[in-house]
Amino acid sequence: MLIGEVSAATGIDTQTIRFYERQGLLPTANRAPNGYRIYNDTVISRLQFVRASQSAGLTLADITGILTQRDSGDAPCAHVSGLLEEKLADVRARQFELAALAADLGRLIESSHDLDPADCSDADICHIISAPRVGQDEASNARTLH
Amino acid sequence: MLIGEVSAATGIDTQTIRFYERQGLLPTANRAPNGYRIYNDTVISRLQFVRASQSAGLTLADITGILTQRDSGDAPCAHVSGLLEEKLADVRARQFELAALAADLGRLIESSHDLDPADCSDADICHIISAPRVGQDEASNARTLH
DNA sequence: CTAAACCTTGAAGTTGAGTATAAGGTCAAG
DNA sequence: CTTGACCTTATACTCAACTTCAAGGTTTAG
Repeated sequence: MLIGEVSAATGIDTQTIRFYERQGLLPTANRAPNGYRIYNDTVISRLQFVRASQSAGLTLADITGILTQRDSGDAPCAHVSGLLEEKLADVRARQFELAALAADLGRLIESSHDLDPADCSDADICHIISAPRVGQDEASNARTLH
Repeated sequence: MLIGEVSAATGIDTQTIRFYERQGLLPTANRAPNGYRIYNDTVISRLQFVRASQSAGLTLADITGILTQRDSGDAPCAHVSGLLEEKLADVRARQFELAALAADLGRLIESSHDLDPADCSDADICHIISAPRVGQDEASNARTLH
């Protein structure tokens, strides 16, 4: 199988497949006499594993770790469980942050309905954002939108 | 005021303040005869506005837009309201994605309790992630953790 | 005189996961 | 013999918001 066929079979761009090889997610490919990469179909399931792992929130570095362990003969199950628990904790933390941000935005938007643009002074730039608000929580810095 | 004092007053690194100037978030600073940047205290509230806007999820590009409008004499209120509505929509979309990801991770973790590492074959790399699961939703690709 | 604590500039590096560009070799069809 | 679809490599670029590095000038204290 040539790289284009692997690409067609997986939906992953040829450039990306070469990139994964450079990153160590795929073993160094065998070559035909003309220099073309030659694959057997184990590469398909490996690439599908990469995509499945990504959709579970794992990074390529995480996935490299799993694959390396598997390639060395170990079952990576315990390692994977740990990673998934970590990711779930990350997701929950991010959900918490986003909930707070959504609440902030909601308050800001609501206050914008009550404020008159004519009252917006030059010094505070925009009174929707910079007008002093009561009960503003200090932790709201450090929150960003991703 | 020198740049270090502005930094101390706002908690924003001097390098970052120079970076903001290059990005157009701060006007070109006046200079002392020795070349040092000299600030008056309007820069403090401007930097605080930047931080407040960031904590509302606005990007530096968004903030540059607001500041430019304000500097040209317009009240940016209508523009800001629009931005905040957009950001809230982004946050809600992200919350939705994260909820789906959290559910996926929960299912994966639960299945990992039921699976035996001894049953994990070489071919599927890790049966927690790659074992065929019923009712897997197609949209779960395209989700990433941020 | 020297050391420290400031300040200056420009350029490059960081992170993650690719994507794009350039310049070229290979192969089958017509 | 040429066109087009493949394949190869290396290098650079993308996004955002900084951070780090290198190499130097200025000021103040001892």
